[in-house]
Amino acid sequence: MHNTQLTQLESQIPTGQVRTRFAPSPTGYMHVGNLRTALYAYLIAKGQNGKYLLRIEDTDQNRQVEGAEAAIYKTLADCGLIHDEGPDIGGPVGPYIQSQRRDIYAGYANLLLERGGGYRCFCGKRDEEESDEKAVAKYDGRCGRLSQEEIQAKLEAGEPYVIRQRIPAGTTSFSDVVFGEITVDNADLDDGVLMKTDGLPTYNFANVIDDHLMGITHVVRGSEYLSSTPKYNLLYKAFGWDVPVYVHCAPVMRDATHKMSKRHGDPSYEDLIAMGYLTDAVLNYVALLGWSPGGEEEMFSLGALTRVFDIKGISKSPAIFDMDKLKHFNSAYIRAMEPAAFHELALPYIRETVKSEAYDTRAIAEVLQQRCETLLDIPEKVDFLDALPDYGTELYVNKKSKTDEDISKQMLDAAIPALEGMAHWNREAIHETLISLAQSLEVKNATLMWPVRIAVAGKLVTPGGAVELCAILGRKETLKRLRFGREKLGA
RNA sequence: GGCGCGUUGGUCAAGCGGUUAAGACUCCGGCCUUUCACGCCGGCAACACGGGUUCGAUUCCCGUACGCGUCACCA
Repeated sequence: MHNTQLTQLESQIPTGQVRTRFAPSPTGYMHVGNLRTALYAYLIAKGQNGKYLLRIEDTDQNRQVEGAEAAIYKTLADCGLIHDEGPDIGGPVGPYIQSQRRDIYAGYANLLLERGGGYRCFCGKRDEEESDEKAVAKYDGRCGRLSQEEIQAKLEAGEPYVIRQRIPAGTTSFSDVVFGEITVDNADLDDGVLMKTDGLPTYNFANVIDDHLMGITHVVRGSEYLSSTPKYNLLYKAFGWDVPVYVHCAPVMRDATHKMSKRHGDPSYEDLIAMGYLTDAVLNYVALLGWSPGGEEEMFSLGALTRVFDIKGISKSPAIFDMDKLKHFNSAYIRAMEPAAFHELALPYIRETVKSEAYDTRAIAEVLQQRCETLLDIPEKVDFLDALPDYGTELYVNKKSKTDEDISKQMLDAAIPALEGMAHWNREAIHETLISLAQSLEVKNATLMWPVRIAVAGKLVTPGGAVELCAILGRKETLKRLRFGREKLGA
């Protein structure tokens, strides 16, 4: 690409709006830290009516992972982090896949060479100097001192080369909105490779070119890029471009010393969904990992986040992912759902253990909604519906309800005929029947309810109380179980 | 090892020179109650360490420790 074409590209850069990007490389699936980076980028743009774009960074031909790109699209779409421009939908500054931008990078690499910001290096790939540990030697920059004649000779001899960045003397400062002012001595910077022998750029070059050409105003990325940011600034300077606002984010950790990683078995977004977590809950929790809204409210939908998100609230220090807190959000989100929506969501899980068609799954979902932390809690909670568990009579003994086996026997003796005589079998009627029965027997409600609940469920902990369970089970099954319990307790 | 960055209860976190150092999760009590859960009330628990600066430091500066990142033709 010639310089005139380059200026043509630059004339197309959108201005006057906030533009952010999420730029994953398709080397795996979305882990939580990635998701958070995408979220923040999205929020920064959307909070100011800006554009949020997706760019695929696939300049490393050797690390492509099958299906990774699809997983990225799916996760982002599920989360509602809809991009305004990207590989799939195009946009004014495409292509949005780096491997399709070869010519652009090559053009700028030549321009950089002309401007002296880079040089050809013929040294060949540096060996992994296995100096066991520490003390890694910087590239000594020898090719940067080659004469014009020497370069010409090597070129004519067809020697392969890469293009390295020429680091000038002095110091470089930059400002990051979360980390503040950072200044480094250029002597500590390496003449890094910008263009590889395969003709593709490294991240170090591509991100600068693309962020500029795509009009990115806020660069949101992980803090691992903090130490190479001075090099990017030098590149912007060499081209005479304005630097974007930097938003470096500290990592999401699995514990104090390790980042969340697939290798350690930490859950990805998809894993969390498979574990019965809700997208909204995950998003809400992830937003709060490393960012604080300032106030005391912490339940935020994506829309609410868009309104309240403020870069100033982003934390400098790493945050440890806490499954307990996620659970807290998840159960809160489950409880806040519309009953019909929860029913739809819960149905497949209910069906894992409840095969019988006899029960009203809406009624089951209704009692479950108030007491599950994740969707995976469901099957176990309703396992007693299809078949009464084999339980022992010791379950009838409960101090607080003032029940023992004898009393339970009396209670069931009284409850069976009372329930038998009911005209309409529904929750309200059952409730009324049992409450008034307890009154006439002059016992506290719990004394009657406990044995009934144990008899119909055969387990200590149940979703819903005696009344709800009887209503769900239906008259016939309820009475059958009650009589069975009565027999179990002896004559 | 050089350079950079970080460090408030077990976890997330507010704080931005003077506070009884918020709040949430977890945990522990209690209340409510038809089990559990929800809800409500209460409790345990923190400024890494050492020097400065200052009338006064969690807040500012320096150092130490610990941790993380980076020093790839990976991103």
